[in-house]
Amino acid sequence: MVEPVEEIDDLRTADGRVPGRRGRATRQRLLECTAEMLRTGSYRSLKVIDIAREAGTSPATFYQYFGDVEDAVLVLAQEMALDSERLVRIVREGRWNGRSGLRAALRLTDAFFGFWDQHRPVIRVVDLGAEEGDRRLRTIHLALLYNVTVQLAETIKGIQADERNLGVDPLAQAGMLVATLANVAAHQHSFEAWGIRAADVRISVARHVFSGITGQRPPAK
Amino acid sequence: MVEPVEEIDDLRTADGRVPGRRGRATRQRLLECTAEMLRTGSYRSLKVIDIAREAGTSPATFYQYFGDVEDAVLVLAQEMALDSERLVRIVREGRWNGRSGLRAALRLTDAFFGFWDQHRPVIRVVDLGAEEGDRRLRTIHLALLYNVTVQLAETIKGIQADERNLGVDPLAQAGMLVATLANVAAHQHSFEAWGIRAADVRISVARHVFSGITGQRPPAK
DNA sequence: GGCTTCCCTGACGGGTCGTCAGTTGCGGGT
DNA sequence: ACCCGCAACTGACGACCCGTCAGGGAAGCC
Repeated sequence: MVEPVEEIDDLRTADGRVPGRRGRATRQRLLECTAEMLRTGSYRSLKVIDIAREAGTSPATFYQYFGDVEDAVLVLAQEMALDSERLVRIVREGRWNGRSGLRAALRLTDAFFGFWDQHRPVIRVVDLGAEEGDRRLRTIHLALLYNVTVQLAETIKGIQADERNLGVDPLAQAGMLVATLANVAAHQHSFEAWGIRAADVRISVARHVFSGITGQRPPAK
Repeated sequence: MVEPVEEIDDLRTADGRVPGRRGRATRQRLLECTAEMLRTGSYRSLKVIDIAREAGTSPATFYQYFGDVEDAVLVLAQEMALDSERLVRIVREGRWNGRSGLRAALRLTDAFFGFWDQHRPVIRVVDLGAEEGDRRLRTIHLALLYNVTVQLAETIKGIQADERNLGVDPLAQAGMLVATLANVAAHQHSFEAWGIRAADVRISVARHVFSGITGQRPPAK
């Protein structure tokens, strides 16, 4: 748990008030509408006036709770980042040696696929923003996969001590594996457009993860 | 070579003219400025008025050559996609067995890193647009890595016949390897922010690519 | 110079942005 | 029941960008 995503327990409106129940509800509704519009429309064309209309309120209200559209998206991104903890848990609790290792790899692969399916619209905006140099989004982008990478590196280190030296830096190895998981999860659809079946990719990735962690060739099945 | 990126040899301006030398030069300047602003600023805040100012012309001129900002970006994306041929060449011309295989994997890894370094701003917009469902960008996104994936699958198939059955679908395997290469190339910077040295990642990826293609554990060094 | 073709732009109606000052709604006190 | 005070919302406004004309310059040709 490094780089904690900045907590914002004491909400303040634009004019310094502490919002009450009604205010927080409105804010929440605006967030949900933002997420919804991000799911159905393009980030570039996301306007505060649209969000406000969708939420049945006026643009001025939006500005009470968020400085701009990016701010609202940032909050969504923070919420998503918290959820990434579940990926860490799967790595930590998995048994990675022998045949059960391949099962653990499959579980991890599935978890990545699920996480991406759930958060895809927000993730892609975080990716873009991080690449573009937005400091806040970059922090989130970092936190998003850092913990699972570190946990994976720990696991690799343990296995290395047990069995054999892989001749690579565990953290780099973990980083690469996470990069694979993330990108494959992100691009399932491209794969299917290429005529590659999801099930096949899933196997390839899991085997890859398995041997990346253990240094062994995966079991036949 | 599938899904050829739509060629646009006969340029037309908004009012149906075929642009002459001066016109094409202006158009080109607008494209370059678009690329530049994409490099230095955010996609979301990219306005035609900024591009026009940067190019020393008026917004109305921009609209003579492009329907909107997305159109201009699309052209940049098409140009980039053409350049991806060089990745295919490296796969096709590499010798993938034995020790020279690892060298080929390193060359391929480096080529991906280089390609991303060069085209990063455009790639990230293509990624976003493709995810968001923009048909034109999705086509480019597809074409971008499809050819190298197919070539890689061919290579894998050849090696499988020679040596052993890997128990995976070659195309899925190739897709995963390309996903790894692409995502690692995209996120070098994240890695360095995590304290992972680029050189270490490079090795991890190349070894991974090697064993993904050959089904063998990589040579010690 | 005069003409044609190509190229560019000023200006405009329409829309969003972000910010006020001011209105409405809501709960608590008496 | 009434009022009060604050929380919550909004209409309206100047600023700016959008996308589109009709009209004015520049380049080439005779």
